[in-house]
Amino acid sequence: MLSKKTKYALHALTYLGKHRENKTVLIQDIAEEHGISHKFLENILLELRKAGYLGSKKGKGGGYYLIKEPKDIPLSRVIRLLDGPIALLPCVSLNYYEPCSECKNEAQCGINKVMAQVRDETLKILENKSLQDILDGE
Amino acid sequence: MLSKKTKYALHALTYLGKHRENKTVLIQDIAEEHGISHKFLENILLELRKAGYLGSKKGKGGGYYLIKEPKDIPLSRVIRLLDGPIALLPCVSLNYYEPCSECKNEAQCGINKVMAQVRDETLKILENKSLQDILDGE
DNA sequence: AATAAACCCTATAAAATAAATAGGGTTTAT
DNA sequence: ATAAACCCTATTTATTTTATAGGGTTTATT
Repeated sequence: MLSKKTKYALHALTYLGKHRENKTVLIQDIAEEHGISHKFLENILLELRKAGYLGSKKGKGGGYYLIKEPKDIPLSRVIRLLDGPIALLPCVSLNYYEPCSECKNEAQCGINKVMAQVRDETLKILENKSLQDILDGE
Repeated sequence: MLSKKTKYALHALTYLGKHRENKTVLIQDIAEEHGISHKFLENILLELRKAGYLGSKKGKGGGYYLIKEPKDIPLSRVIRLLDGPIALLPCVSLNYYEPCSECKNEAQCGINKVMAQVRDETLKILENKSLQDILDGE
């Protein structure tokens, strides 16, 4: 399951995607819309900005706005950013690899091989769904 | 990511699958092979037995054994049993449904719709991979 | 120039979950 | 009779997630 962090990030991106005509959107507006803690959401938006999905404007009248096209924000990226690995095991993660302590020989581990296949197929799904698909469903 | 519980379960099933000629296998043997706590593994094997994948024999000379064909033990079942939902959000889980608190209207939530698609496609993958596939890779 | 409203940043606390341990009880081959 | 094995529930510990705290910095407006 996705963490609340990732879920909130998706809600925030969706909200920003739906309000692109506005120059900026306030954290407060998104937080109120979904009943999320202002401060918690603030941290999430900060991460999204650092990752290059959002821009922000400081000072009075400031706020956040999308700087990428919704079709260029795949779910895989958002999930990796907020939740970490998409792979089901650390030993098959492309971006967060770690060996499994209980595994004696990764090279001949059947679980490793199958999970690498699962990872590849799962990635195909998550790379092909973007914020645009979410917006299309609203 | 899968919990250690699920990972250990997969290792145990794999071990049992590789030793089907023996009548029974000791918890201890599996635990030692993978450096897992005996007691922790015991709980996991118990769950697998209750779920109908394993049989056991009490008393001296007892132990555990597979009672299903490896091809009839899909990853999806093992994961659901030990880890819970496969869906990325509670609001699209087939077996563990719960509404999302931050979602005002599930029926017109784009995240919900996309995640339901992701769930369907992910399930296809995990239902089509079984213990047999793991054994084939060893 | 002062002010208020907004984002920016780090650290800490609280809550929930996962992982492991404890301590016996029951069954059965020898 | 006994030892070796599974069976069961509860508790503790560790880790991760979630949330909060407390200010700092920037900038439009007055």
